[in-house]
Amino acid sequence: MAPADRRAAIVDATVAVAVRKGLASTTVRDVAAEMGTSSGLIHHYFASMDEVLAAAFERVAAQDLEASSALMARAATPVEALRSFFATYTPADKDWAFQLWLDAWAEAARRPTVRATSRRLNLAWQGLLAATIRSGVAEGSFRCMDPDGAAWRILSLLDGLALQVVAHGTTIARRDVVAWATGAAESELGLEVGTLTSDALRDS
Amino acid sequence: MAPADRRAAIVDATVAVAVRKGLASTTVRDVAAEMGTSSGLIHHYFASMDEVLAAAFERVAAQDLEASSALMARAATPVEALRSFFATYTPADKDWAFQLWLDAWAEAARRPTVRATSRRLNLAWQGLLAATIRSGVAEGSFRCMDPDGAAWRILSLLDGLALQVVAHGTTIARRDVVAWATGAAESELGLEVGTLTSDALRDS
DNA sequence: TCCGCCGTTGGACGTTTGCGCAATATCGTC
DNA sequence: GACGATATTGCGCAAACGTCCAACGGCGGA
Repeated sequence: MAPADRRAAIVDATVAVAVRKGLASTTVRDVAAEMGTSSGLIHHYFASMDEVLAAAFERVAAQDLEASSALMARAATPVEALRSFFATYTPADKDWAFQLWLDAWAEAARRPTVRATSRRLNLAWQGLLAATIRSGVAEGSFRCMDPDGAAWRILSLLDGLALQVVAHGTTIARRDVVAWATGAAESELGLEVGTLTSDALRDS
Repeated sequence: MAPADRRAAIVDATVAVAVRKGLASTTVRDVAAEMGTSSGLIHHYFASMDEVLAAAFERVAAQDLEASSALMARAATPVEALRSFFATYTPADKDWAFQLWLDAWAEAARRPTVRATSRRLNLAWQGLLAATIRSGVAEGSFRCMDPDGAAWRILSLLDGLALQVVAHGTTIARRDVVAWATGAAESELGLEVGTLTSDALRDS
């Protein structure tokens, strides 16, 4: 198998195991067994298990980020872009992806590579949101004095709320997560209540 | 040593180690070394290491909750109570306690005991905050139509922001976490900007 | 004074971990 | 068809883990 393909296969297998067992308790042998190969092979492509886990997390998270980013770039207006953002970020059927975020945040303290990856992707999400806010401010549809801070606040509120849903199940109703986050965004950006509530979100 | 005291001593030692190394990588031998006793002793009081870790997490979280609760109960007004809340919740010198929360949230999906404990304590924090808001509304100093929702939003924003600080180090400035959270609370409760900013917080 | 309970010891046992290494299989190239 | 590079194997290693257990020791009751 070609080196690039093999690397991808290892990362894929790691994702599959991590979703099932958690990032923290995913071992070299688990990944090897998932691929049906030997454990030594993993170390032939990655210097340490830390790197493998970081790559697996990155694969999932970066893919989501790119999907949201592409969708938002296609939006006609900043308001539309924000609607897309909330529609894709909401943890509807991909709780497992958010669970990987929880794993990564917890594991960040112990695994340097995971921390670096998690940090970089979190910053990228915030940057994406901040850029959208800035363009909305420039265009005149948003009113916001601190786009960077607003982006962090919206993102963190969303993370904190989604966390409750994914970790605890039903402490918060699922629809409230995105409804509250959009409400906060409307307040942050000086928008009318309901502006950011798209039809797609109303159904969820 | 009396059985009850010994149990408490084990939990204390476990907390001390977990603060240093994280809950997930706290071992029986670590705890024994911390106490200056043998490792076999731990298993004489706890059936498994899982129980020890669960007890340690519960102790830390419940202790923090109780401390905040007591401090807030002593406050003269709901505004004062909220100031106390932010002053104690802010992850200033106790990042380690928040790291325990990160561990718990990540582990909640896969360990029922952890999930139950984490869920119960999160609900208790929300209840404490919601009760304060309700009393402020009744007293006329707050304006809020949805105390329960507001409590979740304030708490989740705080969690989401603190998460960035603890997991990633410096993605967000430490002082912004509590400043932004108090700002959100002021907005939620119809308070003047700066009302909730106590002197203690200004220094941090 | 002796006995027996029980807190406590300290190490053995089996498993699992990440990692490294020599041997082997495989495949493109001359 | 032989060769060399390299993908892959399979196991070994040392360390660390949770758990268990036989033995020790001090203290209170008979």
